[in-house]
Amino acid sequence: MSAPATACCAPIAREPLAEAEAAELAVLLKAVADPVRLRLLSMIGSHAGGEACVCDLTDAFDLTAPTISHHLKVLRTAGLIGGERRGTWVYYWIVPEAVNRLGALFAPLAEPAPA
Amino acid sequence: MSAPATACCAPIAREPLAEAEAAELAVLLKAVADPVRLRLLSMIGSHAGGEACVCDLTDAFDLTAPTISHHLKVLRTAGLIGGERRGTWVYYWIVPEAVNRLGALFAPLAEPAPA
DNA sequence: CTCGTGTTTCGAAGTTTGTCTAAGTAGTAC
DNA sequence: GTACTACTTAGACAAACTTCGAAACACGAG
Repeated sequence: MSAPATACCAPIAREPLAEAEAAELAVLLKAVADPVRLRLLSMIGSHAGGEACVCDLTDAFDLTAPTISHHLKVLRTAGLIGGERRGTWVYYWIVPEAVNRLGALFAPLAEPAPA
Repeated sequence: MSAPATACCAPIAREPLAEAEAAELAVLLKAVADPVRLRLLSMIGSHAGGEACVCDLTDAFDLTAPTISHHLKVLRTAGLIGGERRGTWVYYWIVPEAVNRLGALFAPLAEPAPA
């Protein structure tokens, strides 16, 4: 296939990324570049009310609670999720700004003109 | 700000990711979760004609040629870029499909209604 | 206060990743 | 053919990451 000029849309493919910005984005990307964290993020975001209790998340994996806690900490440190203790349980929610920043990196600026 | 329901748009925050799909996406994400590879991808995509010679890329980093070659291989194995030898030089180009897939993961489905 | 449950922190394997040096392959020029 | 340039592969090593078990911390119930 030739398909020459479709790569011109995503911001990452429009101008070279500065070294500092690349390093900053890499931290964010590294946080989601893990199957467990990707699913955690997805489960938190899709949970009713936009919040999920750690107890719900732990049950969905074959991993120990400390491991889940570690992954949640990575996501929170990266700024992708926020968390708060409310009584007995700890609840986490997604930080839309951070997710949108990743989307803006790769998303085509113009939609591909659907039917 | 309370801003409760802004996280409902990105596909990743709409329904839980299946385990297999998460693993597949993690491979793609891990490929871009590195400052060097992020910049390589950006430099290739923004290069005139959509193609970049390895010689151009190598000069932009303080890394040895084998290291750059290694990163390019990771990107190509992940399907994010394609490459071809043409005479003396090797040229690389972006595979828009793969980049768009990442964008679709995080991008809000509806635009945030700008001013 | 003491107990039980939920969550995080600490310390320690085993594995993966990023980088290098050295050597190998592909092509041009003479 | 030989010499030179461009790029990749192979092997090795340090750093970082994932995971675990054990212990510590936080909170509500009795």
